[in-house]
Amino acid sequence: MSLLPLLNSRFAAALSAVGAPDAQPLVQAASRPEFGDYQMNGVMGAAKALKLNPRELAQKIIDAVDLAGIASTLEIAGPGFINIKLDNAYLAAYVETALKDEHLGVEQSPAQHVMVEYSSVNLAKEMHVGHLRSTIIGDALARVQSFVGMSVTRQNHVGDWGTQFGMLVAFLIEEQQSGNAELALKDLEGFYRRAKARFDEDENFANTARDYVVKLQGGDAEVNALWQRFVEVSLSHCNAVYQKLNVLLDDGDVRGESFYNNDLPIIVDELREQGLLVESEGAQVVFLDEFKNKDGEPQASIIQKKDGGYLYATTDLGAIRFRVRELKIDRCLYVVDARQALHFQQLFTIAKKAKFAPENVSLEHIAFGTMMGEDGKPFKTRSGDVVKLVDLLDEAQERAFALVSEKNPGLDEATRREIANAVGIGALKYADLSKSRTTDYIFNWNAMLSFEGNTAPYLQYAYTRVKSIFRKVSDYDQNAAIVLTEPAEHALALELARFSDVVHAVAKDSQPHLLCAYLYSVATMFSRFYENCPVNQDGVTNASRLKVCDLTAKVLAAGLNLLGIKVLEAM
RNA sequence: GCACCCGUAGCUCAGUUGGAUAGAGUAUCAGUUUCCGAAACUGAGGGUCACAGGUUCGAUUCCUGUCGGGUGCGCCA
Repeated sequence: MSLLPLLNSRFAAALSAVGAPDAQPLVQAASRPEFGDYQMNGVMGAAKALKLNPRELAQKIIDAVDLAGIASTLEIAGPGFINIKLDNAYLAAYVETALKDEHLGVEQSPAQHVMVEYSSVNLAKEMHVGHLRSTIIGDALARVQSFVGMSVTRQNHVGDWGTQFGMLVAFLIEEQQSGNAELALKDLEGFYRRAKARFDEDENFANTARDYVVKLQGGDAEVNALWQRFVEVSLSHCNAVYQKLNVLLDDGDVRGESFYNNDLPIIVDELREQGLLVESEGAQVVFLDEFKNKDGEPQASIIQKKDGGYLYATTDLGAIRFRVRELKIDRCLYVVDARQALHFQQLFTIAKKAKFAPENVSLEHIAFGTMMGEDGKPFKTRSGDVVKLVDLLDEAQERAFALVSEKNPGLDEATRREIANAVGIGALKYADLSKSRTTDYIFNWNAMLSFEGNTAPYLQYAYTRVKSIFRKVSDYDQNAAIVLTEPAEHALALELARFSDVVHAVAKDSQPHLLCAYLYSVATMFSRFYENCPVNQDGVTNASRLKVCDLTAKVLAAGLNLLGIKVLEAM
């Protein structure tokens, strides 16, 4: 069992035994190392409820709690904290067990069907930096959910529908007629810009574009084929980015807005049948008392425009309905910019009221802040343009290549490229994932690639140091008992044993930065261990320590893999 | 106008359901290599947790107000 649930359950039993069955144990990792490994904070609250002296109650709990073989010391401190030091033999056994476990000790949850909606690009344009956070946060969360035993569906809810696609198809026809179509599609961004320019300046073209939207939605074969062609090209651009980013999304995860097109009239009907829909200023809307507009009146969510068209709220409702009824999801994580918070609050409220999703299905907006430039304003090029994502990734790899070449000029170029690609992308992703996602953060090339501090390169380096120990060892006794004696060994083993708790916290709260902080701590503990506890020296191998190293390498690799970051055998 | 997010060391950021003396990294300064990778490690200085009240054994955390920053609020997605 994971450490935290184990300690909490043992203390809960002890609290019951001393007459405080309703009190929470409130066990947490010790806030300071000198307090031990864990601390139990629940005594003060329980003592207050029972009108007892907290330190006396703490002593009773220590007498009652069954932590034989788990804790070596339990001490009362301050107003009534109980400080817990885990037994070295227990930690040694934990490491032993985790080493043999494919999940490295991470407890498996009862399988639920979890959907993670992320990336969700607009296929009309090329991916830009605005898509980075959703793509990498969502990917990490999907990996974490899988790792704790969930059945996971990744969903790339791409924008492949709406008025702009009529414009793009119309322009594609023009380009085909002049024989430039394939070439033009290679630069999707330019294609969009030129199509938009045509749309704005030429009334005839604009009318054609509008006409094509109608034909597209009406199922016209020729227009649909052109649309399909455009979507394929755009998705191939995305897939190239996903591969470079080491993100697991592929074509099988794509279910675009167009997929729900035929359901939209049904959504309107069902909302109307349930008495939720009202006509207002010609549009079909749902009024929600929970939300007020700027006049203090109930906020309207528009479901159908007065011209009969639908909006993205309608599509999102259709998606919820489909996911619940057809895909049987239990939980859906929407990894989307924080600026859409209100939209999701309204969406989820309507979905529950309309019974598109029952109460026990969890719909969660996993909001994130904006990536800022060093001036504290949204990240742009020097000239103020939006940065294409592929350009950002290329720059990360180029910068990493320059650094690797500086550090290791002796390596051949292909090797340096391979290292640089993993380091550059890893640094970029880690810099993002290691911040708490809800707030804006400032993007800084030097900080993320500095190879010092809480960065991906530091973690990747720590991994290569562990692996290099094994390269020095030809053979060792894999059945040797693990014996922990030094403080640095204890600290490292304790950190390794916390893996399960941390991964579960990330799965529950969708906060990848907790995993980053944890891995950084593992790497730090390993470095201290490495300085103080020789593993393989003067031809003598310490098999016990080597096994601790083995788990360290496995946890670092697994943890970084959950973040979508590659490890290297050498760098 | 209303709603949501935010304000913590020079800078970048943590701080888990309220817990002990508010922590990391970076930068600065000072150390460590006949020793498994120094892309490392050790140490030092650095704080009115925006401000003012309140709740309580205890508040960076919860509540109220003020100031400051960001975002959103009916026919785009």
